Amino acid sequence: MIDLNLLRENPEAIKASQRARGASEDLVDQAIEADAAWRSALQNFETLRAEQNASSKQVAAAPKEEKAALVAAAQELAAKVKAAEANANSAAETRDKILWQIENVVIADIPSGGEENFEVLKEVGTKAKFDFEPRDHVALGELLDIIDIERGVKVAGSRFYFLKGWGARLELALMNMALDLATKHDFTALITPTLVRPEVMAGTGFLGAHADEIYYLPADELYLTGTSEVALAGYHRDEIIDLSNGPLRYAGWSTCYRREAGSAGRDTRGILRVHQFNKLEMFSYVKPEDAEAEHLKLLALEEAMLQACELSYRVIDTAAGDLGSSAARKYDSEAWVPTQDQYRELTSSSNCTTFQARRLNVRYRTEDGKTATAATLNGTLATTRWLVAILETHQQADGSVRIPVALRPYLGGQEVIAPK
RNA sequence: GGAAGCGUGCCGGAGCGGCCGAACGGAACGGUCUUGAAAACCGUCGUAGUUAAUAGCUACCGUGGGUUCAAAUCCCACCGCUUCCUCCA
Repeated sequence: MIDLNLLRENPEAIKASQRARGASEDLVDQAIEADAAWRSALQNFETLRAEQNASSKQVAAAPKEEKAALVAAAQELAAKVKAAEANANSAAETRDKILWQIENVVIADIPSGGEENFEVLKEVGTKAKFDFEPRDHVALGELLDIIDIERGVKVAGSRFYFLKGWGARLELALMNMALDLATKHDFTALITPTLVRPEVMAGTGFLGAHADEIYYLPADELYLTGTSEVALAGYHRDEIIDLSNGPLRYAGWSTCYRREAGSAGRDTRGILRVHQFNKLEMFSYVKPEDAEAEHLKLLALEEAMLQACELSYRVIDTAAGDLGSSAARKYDSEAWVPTQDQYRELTSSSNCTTFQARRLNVRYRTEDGKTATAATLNGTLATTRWLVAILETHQQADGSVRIPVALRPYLGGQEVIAPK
């Protein structure tokens, strides 16, 4: 949720952000109006309630013979209070409904425009070149007997797969390497629930326009999370956390579930876009003034992982129109996928400023003892999808795949995955 | 799944329908004392909304409803916890 004070004091800033996103500016005016209406309804109610409280005290103090008359008067007042309260409540509801639709205020210097208007911040490494016809990850997975898509589909439907043998181990190796890196940088490992309550899912901002991306279990009123970010954001919900010793950092491991509604026909081949995968996610709670620096820290760790996997990649600053509703800025890093002749997203790191924390009511204590809304950030350190880039980049003419040096310790020293 | 009990502030723990935002104890913080510390003593010590206001007012005692002029206190539902039984690893 956006900051109410900002709405009252500088609605133009919010409008400018909505404009950059290609979202509704009108919502901002509606919110201001609804806020004013709520405030006046609230004051009306509070005045009446104060009267009622006073008259109740009179009743209590009055001598017996006067009580009946006082109670009669109080009864009338009680009815008024009830109506005024209902009024104030519905005004608050109206206001909140509008407020929750307004997306996070973007950081001023990010590119505006849509998906294609990103800015490339850097390109790192050299794109893999082959003196043979490179196989795509599906072919490699089959040849090496490490990815079994056919049986995944048989068991669970399209966009499901089995990782087998070295494929399974490679994924675990990747997760473990990521976890080691994160742990070294002050992130606490956390294995998270993958089912969450509606309040948590809504609080993280995932139930907006893209709600149909999410699996929902109506019988239990639970959502399956598409990223451990959801559980990690909910972890400190309704808490006043201690940031006096620096940020709280978590490395969350979980399986992730995505319906991929609306992407029918896209990336249907292989394990690039699937309904279920594993991910190691960094998540930081920081003071708002530290958020941008933390964002760069997350990005640096992501790059360290990509480099450890010996991948060629670029980093982009996502345009406003392509940001999730909670993000004020998003850096993606995309690895070169040789057989697709393009970069594909491997990590995504968002600075959600105070937007998410305000919805989830996560605060911290400032130096002068007051409470303030924390800022939250998240970023990917490894996912199943990385296997695509790793396999394709490090393949050799005979179909074997060289394992990046940094990953070998996690695979018992194995250097190559070769066809049987 | 069945039965009973319980859910109060950072923690423990009181609380007759009005005098309770809440006794008391501990922790924490500030101070006095001390060379320093401990002890002792004094004081402060929930969150949020509204408001120009750290004035006032309002709300919050698991959550949501209800009864009442008035509810932490009564009623209902739900959620959670504990114990016992059952069940199952």
